Amino acid sequence: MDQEARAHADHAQALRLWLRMLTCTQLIEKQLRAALREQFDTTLPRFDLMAQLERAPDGLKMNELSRRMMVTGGNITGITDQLVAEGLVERVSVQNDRRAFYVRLTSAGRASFKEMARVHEEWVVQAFADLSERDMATLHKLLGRVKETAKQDDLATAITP
Amino acid sequence: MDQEARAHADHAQALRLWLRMLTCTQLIEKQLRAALREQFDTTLPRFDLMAQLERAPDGLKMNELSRRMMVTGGNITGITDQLVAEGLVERVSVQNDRRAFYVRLTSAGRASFKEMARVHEEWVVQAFADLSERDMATLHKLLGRVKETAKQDDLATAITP
DNA sequence: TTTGAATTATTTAAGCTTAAAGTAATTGTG
DNA sequence: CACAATTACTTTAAGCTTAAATAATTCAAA
Repeated sequence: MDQEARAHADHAQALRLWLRMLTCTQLIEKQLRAALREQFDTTLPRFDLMAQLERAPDGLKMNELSRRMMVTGGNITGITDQLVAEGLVERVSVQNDRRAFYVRLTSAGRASFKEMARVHEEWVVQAFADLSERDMATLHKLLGRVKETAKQDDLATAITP
Repeated sequence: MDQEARAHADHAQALRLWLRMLTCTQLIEKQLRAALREQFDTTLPRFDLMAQLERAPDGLKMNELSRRMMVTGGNITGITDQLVAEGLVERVSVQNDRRAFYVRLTSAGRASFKEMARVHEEWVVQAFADLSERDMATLHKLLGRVKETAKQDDLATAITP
């Protein structure tokens, strides 16, 4: 196989891999969205935001939420507004910085999340049910390398003037 | 380790895996979106639709596009409308079925797509650049199992009355 | 053949997401 | 201190996506 042909084969393999990865994620994400909607009348973004807060008892600043969820700040504002209206989270002012808020779960929010998280976990476990522990470890490790590459590339792109 | 502890460990592993998979996909997808936007002033959905048509010289019916892209029909209508307005695709009526259309690339659309596809391919190859061919094959295989499980689960959900 | 069910595409309303612009507060530097 | 730059959040406009409702057509069974 000459160089050009090998390059072409590599490209095809990477493309196939990417499409499959995308398909997997979309399939699972669709199921999670549908299930959250049907069983709890909520959405994945709302669930994700609450999941972030669950692990931060004192709350997180909105820009920290934005960073962790990899979405823009405006997005966080919108979802937080909804959750505040529903009494599931609250904005708490930050000492010595009147620009910022902590967002944290209310006790109602914590209770609601606990209930959803239990079921959500089952769904995720089912999604990978065909994989052995060893398979999952392999997948996790390989994806770790992909993740690092992607983070690097992000920086490279950001650096470009 | 007792059964409960093992179950808990499994759940944690599946959750970690799912979050990492989601992160990888989102990182790469963000880069593709940004690059398509910057270099070609287009979007990923538009690119994806054209990519489907590229492989179907006679075009595809809208519901077939909907099925392959795993999005709703209304979505296809909207994206197709835009691409038609830009002269990149065209609607062609189907013989003996006045409800349906084939959507197919115009020659301008084909030229435009070819240009984008070349660069898109490079981006995807870069995203997996740290993986050997063997790693990619492993990842592809493992994700294949995940995909099958997810498709099954979809059916199960669909069957529920 | 006629009626009724299924299929195909579109429209509508609502939610998520982004980028960009805007507001207000804080920080850093001369 | 003053003021420029940065930071934190919000607002706005536009695009993607969905679910549900609608309209036209096809198909099939009585």
